[in-house]
Amino acid sequence: MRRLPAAERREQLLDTAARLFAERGYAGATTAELAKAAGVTEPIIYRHFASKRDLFIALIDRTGAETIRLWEQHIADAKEPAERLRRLIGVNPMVSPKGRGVYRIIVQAMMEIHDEKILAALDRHIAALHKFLCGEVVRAQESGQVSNRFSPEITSWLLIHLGLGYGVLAPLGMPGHARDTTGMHVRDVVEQLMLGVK
Amino acid sequence: MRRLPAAERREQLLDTAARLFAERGYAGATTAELAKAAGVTEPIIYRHFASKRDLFIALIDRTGAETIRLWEQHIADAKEPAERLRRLIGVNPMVSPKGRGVYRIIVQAMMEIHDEKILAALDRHIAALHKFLCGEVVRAQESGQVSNRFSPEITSWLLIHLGLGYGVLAPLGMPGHARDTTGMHVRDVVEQLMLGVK
DNA sequence: GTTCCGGGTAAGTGTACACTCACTTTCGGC
DNA sequence: GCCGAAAGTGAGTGTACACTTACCCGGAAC
Repeated sequence: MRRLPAAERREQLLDTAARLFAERGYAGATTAELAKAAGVTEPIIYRHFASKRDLFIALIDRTGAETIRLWEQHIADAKEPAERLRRLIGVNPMVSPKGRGVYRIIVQAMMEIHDEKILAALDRHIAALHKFLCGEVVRAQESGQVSNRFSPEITSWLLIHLGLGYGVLAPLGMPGHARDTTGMHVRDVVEQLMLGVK
Repeated sequence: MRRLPAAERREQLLDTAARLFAERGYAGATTAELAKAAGVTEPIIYRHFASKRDLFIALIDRTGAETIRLWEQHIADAKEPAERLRRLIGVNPMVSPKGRGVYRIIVQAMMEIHDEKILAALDRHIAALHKFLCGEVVRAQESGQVSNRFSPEITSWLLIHLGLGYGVLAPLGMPGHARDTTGMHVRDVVEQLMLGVK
């Protein structure tokens, strides 16, 4: 077996666990499967994490932080506030093909909130996400380029609901999901509503 | 033990299972707990359902149908199309305090889509829900009383995403969720957007 | 080459789970 | 009251699961 230094192995365990937890959820992904996916045996998981639950919570924290980081990265070099907001909506990692596979861990975790530590981890993430989005909406509204019809807070809740709702439904793979017969996508609608008439 | 006729017992099993599955999810609610909640022992579950999975799927079907029926009921006697749409948004059983506790079964089921029968049941529900909402949006738009800026299909997807997103997040119980400091609620925003300027 | 630290495995453990089976009890019809 | 059908129980089963333990081994430093 190819050995890895502890930090590398821990990261690899998180990476492989991310995929399995996203697809199967917390209970559905067994420690045997998690170990196999990482190419190790089960005791190695416990070398790095006190329990399966701790691994899951570490992943919630990591995924939450990574989602916001990705989002910030995608909008970083937009010149105009309106463009920046357009990108905020258009490349949302909660729902983008690239990001939502991993973000589903957060969605799966939403089903485990009877566990107080998981609930706490989710609270942290949603609070950080709401704060981030608020900051962006404030910025855009203050520039005068986009509608300030609704407050940044309420707008951010809307964006979060839309992101979560889309993320819940997209994996069903329903034909025509989130589109209409003209090819318009909900993203376009959200963009128009957010950038709306002042 | 007080005996119930088969049809009554089946209904009672579905009722009690609804609460447990909504709270704990499919894997989290054990057959022992389901039986206890119904005041019977485990073999009785198997008298009425071939498996735990079949019970769960029966609940998805029932919950989906009931949600739409409740929705229809709430809007049935609205006089004006605009009022009807306002009610459609305002008393959405996906998110209302009364309905969302049970609707969480649908949300929980969204996490079990690796099971093809559960996936199929969800497909049926979402397709029916989308169809129902489209019908209502068409009706409202044709009356000329509400905006037809966006198609009924795309509008319905938006409403579904918002409902699911809210339903996922509400059980976290975060202070200030879905509101802003003025007390405005996302429901008000959705209403204004849907009834928007023509 | 040797030693030692830390990464890794094979085998196992006790408990929980979905489900079954043999038997009991209830209740309505006669 | 008796009988039979159907509803119900107690005890159990085999398997899966999260986690542990004793031991092994790779690789870097000397």
